[in-house]
Amino acid sequence: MLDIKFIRENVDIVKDAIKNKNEKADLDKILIMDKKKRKLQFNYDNLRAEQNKVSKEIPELKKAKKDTSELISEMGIISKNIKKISNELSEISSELNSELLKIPNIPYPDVPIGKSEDDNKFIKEWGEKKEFSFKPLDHLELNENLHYLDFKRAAKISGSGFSAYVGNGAILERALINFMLDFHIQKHGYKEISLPVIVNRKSMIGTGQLPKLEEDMYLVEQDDFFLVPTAEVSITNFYADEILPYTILPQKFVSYSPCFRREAGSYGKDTKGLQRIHQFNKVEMVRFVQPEYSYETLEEMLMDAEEILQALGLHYRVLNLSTADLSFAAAKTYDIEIWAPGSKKYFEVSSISNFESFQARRASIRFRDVDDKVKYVHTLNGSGVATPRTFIALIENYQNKDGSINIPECLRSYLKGFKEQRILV
RNA sequence: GGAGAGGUGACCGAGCUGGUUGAAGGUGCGCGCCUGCUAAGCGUGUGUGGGGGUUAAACUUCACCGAGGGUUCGAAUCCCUCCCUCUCCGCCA
Repeated sequence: MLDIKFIRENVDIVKDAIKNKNEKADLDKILIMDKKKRKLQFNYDNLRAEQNKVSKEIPELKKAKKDTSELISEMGIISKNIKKISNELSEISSELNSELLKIPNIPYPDVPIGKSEDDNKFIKEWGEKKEFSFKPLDHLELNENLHYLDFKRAAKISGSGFSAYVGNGAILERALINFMLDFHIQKHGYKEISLPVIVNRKSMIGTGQLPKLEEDMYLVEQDDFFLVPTAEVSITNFYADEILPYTILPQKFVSYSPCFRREAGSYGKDTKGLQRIHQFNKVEMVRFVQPEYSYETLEEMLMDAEEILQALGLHYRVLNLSTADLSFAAAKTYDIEIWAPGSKKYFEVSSISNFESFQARRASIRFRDVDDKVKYVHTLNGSGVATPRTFIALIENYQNKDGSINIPECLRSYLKGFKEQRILV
């Protein structure tokens, strides 16, 4: 959510943001409603002031044994008037509020303006595409030998777009999760946290998934609960409606959680195997920082995620998302894509974003600064990283001609129950 | 699912026979003083959000005692609905 004052004073900037992000918010309507609301507020305040004043006089007059019946009946009229205006006011307030929730965050100045994902800007890469002396297989072909995954039976249990990790596949995935968690905790100083993955509507609005993306979320209708599409929702709302002392900032949390996405409208697009599934596991980093540090924090978090991939020895590239790809709530986002030689393409495994005060405003996460002023924190989050596509790249990059795979050094200590495959030194 | 208790400021906690209570008292925190360290003591200050106003302040006004309605000239205080927390019982991992 943007500050209404900011919107009033920067109409063009907000309009550009709406246009460049392809949103539909009606800014002119909002400005009219805002004006109307303030006018009502003014009338309401004045009437209330009158009412408060007289209400204080009445007991004194009564004490002095004076007749108040006429005054009281006069106030009855004012009271009715106040009620009427108050109703109008709350109606327009909630209307205005729900419109404000549809205004996206403003892109940061160095975010490229674009029309499609092709306009994302290449920032850097690490490593290089691995060369093979044989034709590398993709993860599904490899799976015919490895039997790490079982999509048929997953579909039997739940439907299409669900996965099952079996035996060593399950062990390998768990190793990835544990490795990433420990890495962030020990090397980067994150605090681990484990939160509900079923959340209320308020939380989903707080981080900006709602109202825009309701169709993409799993809803538990009976209780109006949602399954989180990312741990970001739970972690960011951890501090909702609080005023934090500045001394506890910055806060760095890391959490592993399943993520649930309906992926409505994306059927048939990049859905092969583990590429796009309705439920997957992810290690997520979230930070709460003072505003002046949020952009250096973004760079730090990018490094945090990069180091995971470096440790895994996976070639990747980093993109600065253009306005076309930038999410509703983000001001700036880096995507990290890793190379999968069998599939012959890059897979997005991490999005690292600065939301500035956008989420903080929605979820009301504030802090008392050194100067004693109450301010909104800046929130950031990034995958560190998602497991399915990392799993794809891992087995495709480390495959041998005989269909077996090697295991990178950093995962070895996590693979005690893992037999039969070769270990890479 | 059944029974009960409760939700007040950064925190604890009064008020809840309706009207100087935006809210006592305490803790914490800020500032000043005092005490040669540590600790203690004394004084003083310390809510959030909106509107009006100002170059900015000052100033002024309204709202907010879980949320939303209602009663009333007037509600933290009375009534209704909902949400949440805690305790006990039941059920179950």
